[in-house]
Amino acid sequence: MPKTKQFDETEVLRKARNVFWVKGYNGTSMDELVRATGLSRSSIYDTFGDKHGLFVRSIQLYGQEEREALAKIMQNDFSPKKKIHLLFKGMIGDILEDKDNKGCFIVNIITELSCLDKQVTAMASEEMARSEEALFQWVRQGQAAGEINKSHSARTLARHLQNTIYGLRVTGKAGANRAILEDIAKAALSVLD
Amino acid sequence: MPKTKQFDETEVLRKARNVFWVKGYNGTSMDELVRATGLSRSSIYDTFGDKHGLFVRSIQLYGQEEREALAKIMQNDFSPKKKIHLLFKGMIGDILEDKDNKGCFIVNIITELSCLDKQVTAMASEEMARSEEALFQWVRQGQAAGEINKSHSARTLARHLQNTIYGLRVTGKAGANRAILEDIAKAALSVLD
DNA sequence: ATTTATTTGGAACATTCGTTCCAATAACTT
DNA sequence: AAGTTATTGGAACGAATGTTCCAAATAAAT
Repeated sequence: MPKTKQFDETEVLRKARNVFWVKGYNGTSMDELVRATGLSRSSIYDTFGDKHGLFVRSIQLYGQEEREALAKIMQNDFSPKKKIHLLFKGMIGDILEDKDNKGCFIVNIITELSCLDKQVTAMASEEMARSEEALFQWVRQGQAAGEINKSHSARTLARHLQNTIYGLRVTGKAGANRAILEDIAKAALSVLD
Repeated sequence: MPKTKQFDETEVLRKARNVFWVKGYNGTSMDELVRATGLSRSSIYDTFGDKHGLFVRSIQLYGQEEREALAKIMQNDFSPKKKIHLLFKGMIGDILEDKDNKGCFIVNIITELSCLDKQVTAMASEEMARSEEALFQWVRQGQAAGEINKSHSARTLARHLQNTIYGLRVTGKAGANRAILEDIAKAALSVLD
């Protein structure tokens, strides 16, 4: 009987998330979100509650898509070490391709809101833990296969790699070029050899 | 003849900067700045122009104090490599001590505003370049003295160290404890051996 | 085609935002 | 001590903020 929703919720979330990603939470106004999503205020409020609710859903979408992307990399046939190298190469490519220089959504959230919004911070931290876990698994497998150095524990190396990724995200957002980013990755990854 | 300023400009800037540091630029209102600095709106506007001007001056103060702190470390008698280790140890201490979990002012600025404010981004980038230069000098000296590995260039290692510091700042702001931060530093610094 | 339930657009809301203004204040000079 | 001048506090401003509301529109079911 009722009129059905005229928009794809995921598509709207993707558009909203991109605005948040570029401008941050506090830097984004509802006016911009209305313009970016193409739907009206009432539809947004009816569907997502309020600005904060829309932000939370944006993060959830990001997490979901991130998990799917990771799963795709997981199931290729390269060795663990090669996977790590490909992850870094791909990330550097993403950083340089992104004309908006958005950086990492999670890093942006942590630096903007970790003092101000516990709920959102918890969501971001969970995402960080998840990706560290993937790195940890690869390092462990790589060490078992003998292609990754064992002078540091798998946990230590995973933390180091994760930390390097956050650094690259910041360095990249600060305007570093390909040569610099690859230089950093080279040095950081040499710990695995 | 005139009435003189009743406040210490540097002291006011320090208070304002701390608010910006905790809440970000867009997350900070003039009301909060009035409350935090203890002086009135007119005094702020008369002295610093507007909110953005106050922010710019806050960054300049940060840069100045950072430079002084760096100079102090520079002139101790430890070896270059030891200086680097001390820098990391000190930074981890700072991160854990800071009950506000402010993170790094420069990193916060880059992640919040690199898409939105070119002037501020340029100032932050300059600060980043300056600290990379200090690291570069230490690495070069350490390599010359034979205490730092030469399999990577001094520039590469400096970039890697700088990148690790940014990472630590983010990881720390995400709530990591001492064990994790020291683990990361240990792995990252092992590239120097 | 009519009914029904929900979405939708846009006007309107109170609040907060950054900023301006002015009268009152107070310090330095003579 | 008196005059001069910049500082100061607080009221006031328009614009922008996040949010609410309601009449009109619309798609599904009868």
